[in-house]
Amino acid sequence: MTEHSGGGRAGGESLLFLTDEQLRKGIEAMFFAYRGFTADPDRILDEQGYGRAHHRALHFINRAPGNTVNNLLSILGVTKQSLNRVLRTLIADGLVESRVGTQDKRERHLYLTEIGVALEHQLSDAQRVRMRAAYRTVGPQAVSGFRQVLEAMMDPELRRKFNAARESRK
Amino acid sequence: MTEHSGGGRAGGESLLFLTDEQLRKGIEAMFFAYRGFTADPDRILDEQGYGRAHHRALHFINRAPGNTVNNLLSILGVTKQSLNRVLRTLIADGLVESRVGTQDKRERHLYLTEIGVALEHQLSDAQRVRMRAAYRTVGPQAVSGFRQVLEAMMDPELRRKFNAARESRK
DNA sequence: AGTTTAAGTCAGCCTTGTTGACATTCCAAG
DNA sequence: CTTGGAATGTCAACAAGGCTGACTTAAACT
Repeated sequence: MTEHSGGGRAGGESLLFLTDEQLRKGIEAMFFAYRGFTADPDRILDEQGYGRAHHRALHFINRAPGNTVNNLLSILGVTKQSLNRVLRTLIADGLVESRVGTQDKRERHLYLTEIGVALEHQLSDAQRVRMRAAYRTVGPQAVSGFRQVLEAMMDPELRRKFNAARESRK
Repeated sequence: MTEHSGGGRAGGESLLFLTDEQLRKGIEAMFFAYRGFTADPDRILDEQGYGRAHHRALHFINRAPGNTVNNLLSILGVTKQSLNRVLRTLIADGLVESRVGTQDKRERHLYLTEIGVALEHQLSDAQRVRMRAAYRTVGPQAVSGFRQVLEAMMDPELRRKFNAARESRK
C-alpha cells in the first residue's frame, strides 16, 4: 500500500524530495501554515460576531460581484442551507446586497455594500500582511513554487474555476 | 490601510509578486488547496465514523509516540476537553493506548496500537498519494519554495515546534 | 399545462470547537 | 507532613457550521 519513493531509483536528478518522510513534513507544514493563515482574520471576525464561513462568503462575493447564489455554492462547496444561514445574517446586517436578476428573475445576484467592502478589506488586509511578510522573506522564486504546488494539489474542477478567475481579471 | 505593493518601487528584481492581486490569488489558492489536501482522508474517516480531529490526533501520536497529553494539546491548539472527547473514542476503540508515566505518574503517554497504526497509514497514504502527485508534477525546486513559504506563514511558536521535530527525526 | 430550476426556509442532527466547575492524583516546596 | 499547584480527566452547556430531508415560491422552459 505504501509507495516507498526515493532511495534507489533516482534518475537524472535526486528524488529524495519524494520520500515518505518529506511528504509527511509537507503535510504537517500545510496543517501548521493553514492555522497561521487563518489566525489573523479569525480574531477580527470573532470581535464582529462572525466566523470563517462569513469571511469566505465576503471574499468570493468581493472577488466576483454579481455572482449568483448557485455559483457561490459550487465554489464554496457547501449546501445552500449552510450558505444561506451565513448569507442571511450578512444581508440583515447590511454587508451584502441581494439583487433580483434582470435576465432571469429567479436568480439573486450578490454584491457587497460599502460596509461589506470595508470589512472584507479589513480581513484580507490582515491576511495579506502575513502573506506578504512570508513572500518577502522567501523571495519570488519560492513563491512561484508555492503557487505551483498549491495548484497541483487542488481538485481539477476547482483548479479550473480558480484559473477561470485568473482569466477574467488578468 | 491597504498597503499597495508592487508597481513603482521595484529595486533590483521585480516586486510584482507582492501586489495585492498576487497575494489575493495566493490566499485563494491556499483555500482551494487545503480542501483538496483534506478531501481524501476525510472520505476514509467518514466511512469509519471518525472526523478530522481524530486524524490529527492519530497523526501526531504516530509522529511522536509516547508524547504526553499536554504536549499534544499545545501542538493541536485545542482545549483538553475537545481533545479528550476524541482521545476517549480512539482509546475505547483500541486505536490508541494511554500509559501512565513512569517518572511522573500524572502524565499519560500516548501510543498507537497496531490497528491505530493501520488506520493512520491508510489515512496518510491517501494524503501522500495526492501530495506526491503534486510534487512530481512541479519538481523539487517548486517543492522547496512551497515548503519555504509554508514555514514563513506559521506562527513562530509553531515553527519552532515544527523544526524541533525535524531535529529529532533527522 | 406541466416540469424543472433557483432560491429560501424549517426542523433536526452531527462534529468539533468553546467555558466553567470540579475531582483525582501526584510532585515539590515549605 | 502538609499544602499548593500542575496534569489529567470528566460533566454540563453552548455555539458555529457542516449535513439531510421536506417543502414553498416564483420564474422559466418545453
